[in-house]
Amino acid sequence: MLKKERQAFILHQVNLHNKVLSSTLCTEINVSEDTIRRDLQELSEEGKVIKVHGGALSHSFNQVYFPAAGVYSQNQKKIIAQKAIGLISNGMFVLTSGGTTIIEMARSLPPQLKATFISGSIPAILEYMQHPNIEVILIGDKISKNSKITVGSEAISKIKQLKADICFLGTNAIDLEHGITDNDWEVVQLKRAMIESSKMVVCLSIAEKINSVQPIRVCGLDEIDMLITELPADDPVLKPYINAGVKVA
Amino acid sequence: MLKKERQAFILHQVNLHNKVLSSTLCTEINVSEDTIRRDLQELSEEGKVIKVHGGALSHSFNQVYFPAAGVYSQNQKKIIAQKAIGLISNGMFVLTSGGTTIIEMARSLPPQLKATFISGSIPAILEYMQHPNIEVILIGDKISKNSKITVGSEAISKIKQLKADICFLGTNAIDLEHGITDNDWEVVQLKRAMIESSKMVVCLSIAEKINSVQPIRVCGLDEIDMLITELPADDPVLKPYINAGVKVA
DNA sequence: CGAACTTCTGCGTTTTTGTGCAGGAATTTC
DNA sequence: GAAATTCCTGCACAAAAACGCAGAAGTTCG
Repeated sequence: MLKKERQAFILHQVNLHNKVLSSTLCTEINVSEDTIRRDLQELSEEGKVIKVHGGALSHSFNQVYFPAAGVYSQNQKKIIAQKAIGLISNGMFVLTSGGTTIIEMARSLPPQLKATFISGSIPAILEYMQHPNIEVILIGDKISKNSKITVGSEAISKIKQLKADICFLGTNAIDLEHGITDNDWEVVQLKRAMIESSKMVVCLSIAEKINSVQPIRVCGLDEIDMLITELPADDPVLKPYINAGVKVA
Repeated sequence: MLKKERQAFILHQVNLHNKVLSSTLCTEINVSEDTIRRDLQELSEEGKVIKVHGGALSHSFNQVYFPAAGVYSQNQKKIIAQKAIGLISNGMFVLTSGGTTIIEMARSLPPQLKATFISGSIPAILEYMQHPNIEVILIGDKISKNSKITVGSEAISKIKQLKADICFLGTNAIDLEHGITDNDWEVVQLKRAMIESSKMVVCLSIAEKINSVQPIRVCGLDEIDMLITELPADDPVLKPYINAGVKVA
C-alpha cells in the first residue's frame, strides 16, 4: 500500500468517525504503529487532522464557535477575574453562575489548575471546556434563551444535592440595604440554590453595580462571604460593606 | 512497444484503478523500472497523473479521498437533515444525540416549528438555542471534552425518565450483522438509553458509513425504526436493511 | 544507402525515501 | 505514585528514485 493511499484512508476514517486510534489503524492497515504515528504527524502538520495522544481527531468536529468579544468594561472584569482565581486551589469544587464577569474568569483560569467546575450557564461551560485540566459538570434542565442558562426545578434540585467549596456569583446589583438583587426570577432561584449549596459565596461585581438595586432579591449581605470588585480593598466605596461583615478583595 | 503506446497503457491503468505501482507495470509491460519511472515522470509533468513514491495515482483518487474544506460531506448531510425534519411535527418531544449530521439538522429546522428538543450535546444545544420557537432541554452531567456531550449515570437516568416521541441518532457505523456500533463507550451508554426512551428511533447516516463496523455495539437493527441516508430509498445498498425490517428514507 | 545525430532504453551507482525496531522519555490512567 | 501506553530519537535495512553512461533504435540529411 502506498503512503499517500494509506494517509488518504486514515483521513477518510477520521472524517467519517470524528476520531481514530493509532492502535486500530495499525491493525486495520497492517503496518507498525510508528508508521501510523508518522502519518498522523504529517497529516496534522498539513492541518488535515488534530493529533492527540493515542490517535487523531477530525478538525471540523472540534471547532466550537466562540461568543464574540467586545464585552462591556472588559478591563475591570479582567482584574476581578484575577482576584477571583486566587481563591481557587487544586481539587476544589467550584459552582458558578453565568454572566460576562464569570466568562472572563473562565478564560483566565491558569492551565495547570485541576478543579471541578459546575454550572448551568452555556457560555461559561463553553469556556470551561477549553481548559485542559478541569472537570466540567453541566447542570441540566430547560434552557432559558435569554440568559443562556438552564433553569427550572430540576436544575435547582441538582444544585441542592451538592456542597461546593466555593461559589462565584456574577452580580447584577448589590446594595447595603437590599443585599444582592437581580431581574430574572428563574435566575434568582438558581442563585439562591447555589448560595445554599456552597461553603463559601463570592460575589463578582464591577464597581458600577455597587449600591444599585434590582427588583428581585437574591440574598442579604450576611449570606455572602466575599465581594470582589476591580477596586482596591481600601476604597471608600467598599467600607460600608466591610463594616457589614463582608470581606472584600 | 512504442513509448506513446506504453504511456497510453499506463494512463489507462491509472484511470481504471486509481493507482498503479511501478513494479507491477514494469513486469506487465516488460521494461525496466527506469523506463516506467521516466514515463510516470512525463505523465506527471503533463498533469495526467500524480506521481508518488512507488507508483502513481489518478486525480479522481484525490477527489474521492481529500474532500473540499468545511464539514465533511456537508451536502449529503443537508439532504439527510431535510428528510429527518420531515418526520418532526408540532408539539413533539424530540431526543437527539450529537454529531455533525445532527447539527446540520438543527441548523435546518424550519422557524415555525414548535417542538421540544432534548439533548446532552453542547454543539447541538447551541444550534437549538438559536431557534425562535423550540423549547430546549439540556441533559446535564459531566462533560466529555472529546465528544462535547454530557455523559454519566446522571444523564442516563434523566433520559430514562423520558418518553420522547422520536429519537434521532447520529450514527457512526451501521452494519447488517452488528447493527449500530460506535467507538466511545460513554456515548454508547447514552445512545442506548435514548433508544429505550423513545417511541421511534431514527438513525441518520451518510451512505459511506453503511456496512462499516466500530468496536462497541449500540443496538441491533431490530431496535431501530428508520434509517435515513442521502440515497434514494430504492438504492440497492439499502435493500438488505429493508429486508431486515428497517424503514428507509 | 549510410554517416551523423537524436531519442530511447537498460545498467550500475549513489541518494533519497519509507518502514520497522529498540531504547528511553513523556504521558495517561488507575 | 506506579503501571501501562504512547511518543520520540536514532539506527538499520530495503525499496525506489536520481544520475550518468553506453549501447540500441530511429531520424535526418547528403
